[in-house]
Amino acid sequence: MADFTDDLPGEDLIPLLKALAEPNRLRIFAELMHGNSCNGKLQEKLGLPANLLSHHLQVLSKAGLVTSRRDVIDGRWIYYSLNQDIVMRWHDWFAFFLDPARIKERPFCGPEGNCGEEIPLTALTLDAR
Amino acid sequence: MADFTDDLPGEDLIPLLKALAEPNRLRIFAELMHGNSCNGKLQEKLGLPANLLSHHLQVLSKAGLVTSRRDVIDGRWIYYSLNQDIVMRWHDWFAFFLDPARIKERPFCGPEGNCGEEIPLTALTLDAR
DNA sequence: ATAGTATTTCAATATTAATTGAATCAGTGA
DNA sequence: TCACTGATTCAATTAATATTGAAATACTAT
Repeated sequence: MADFTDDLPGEDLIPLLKALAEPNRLRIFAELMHGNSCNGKLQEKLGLPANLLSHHLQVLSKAGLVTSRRDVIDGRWIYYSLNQDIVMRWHDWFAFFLDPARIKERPFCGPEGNCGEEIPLTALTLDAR
Repeated sequence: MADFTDDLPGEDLIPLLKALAEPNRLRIFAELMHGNSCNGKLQEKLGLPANLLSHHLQVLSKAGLVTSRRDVIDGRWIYYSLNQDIVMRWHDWFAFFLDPARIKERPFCGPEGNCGEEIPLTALTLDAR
């Protein structure tokens, strides 16, 4: 697995998250997890108009998640499938990024934690008495 | 780990994805992975105005990612931290949802795959000869 | 009470993105 | 060429969201 030493997410993270953060696109993605499909088939399965599907598929493609190719017999058909390498890459990245073990315990930054800029002596001395 | 037999994501998935799909909120989230913080501290760290931070923190809260509490000494300070249980839950869910091993190989749905509604006999017989 | 601080809420604007209908493109078959 | 099909592109509208400045809240300290 790649090492994710850097916290800052790469250039393509926001497009990916935005691609998935839309209900119809999430449904398309989930459908493509079940195998490749085409515009017409997605119209049946998801009940969306062709042009809207085309738009969402383009967003998913620009996010790198989806690849397309034409049918070799009848070039009118275009097949869409998930890019397995990219899915794997984000799978690994999310496993790192959302790892609860990475959540640090940091002393609270205000008076209570005694690490604000202005040290609240009064509160502390009052507490100490 | 929970079992994610159902493909369809729950009610709260879209809010979660939308919460993370915004650059400033993603930065806030990443910062909170380093430990709790408060509005003032986040202003320093991220260079965002207080009211904007307040808004984004509310979005993260409504997505269930962030919890808040007031300082017990000086109630003007409000501390924000990540909800570890929720982060864990999404960590596990993404591990399932983006698992490349789940991507199925499905025969192509058009003439090439011979699984369209109209069976392209001509193409197949031509191929068989 | 008064002033001051940390934060939120409100109202308005600006920006971005989803949806829709019509038109167009690309490919097939006669 | 012509008609037909699967799919995309375009232009316009609508809806959702980020951002901004001003006002308000909640709390503390004097």
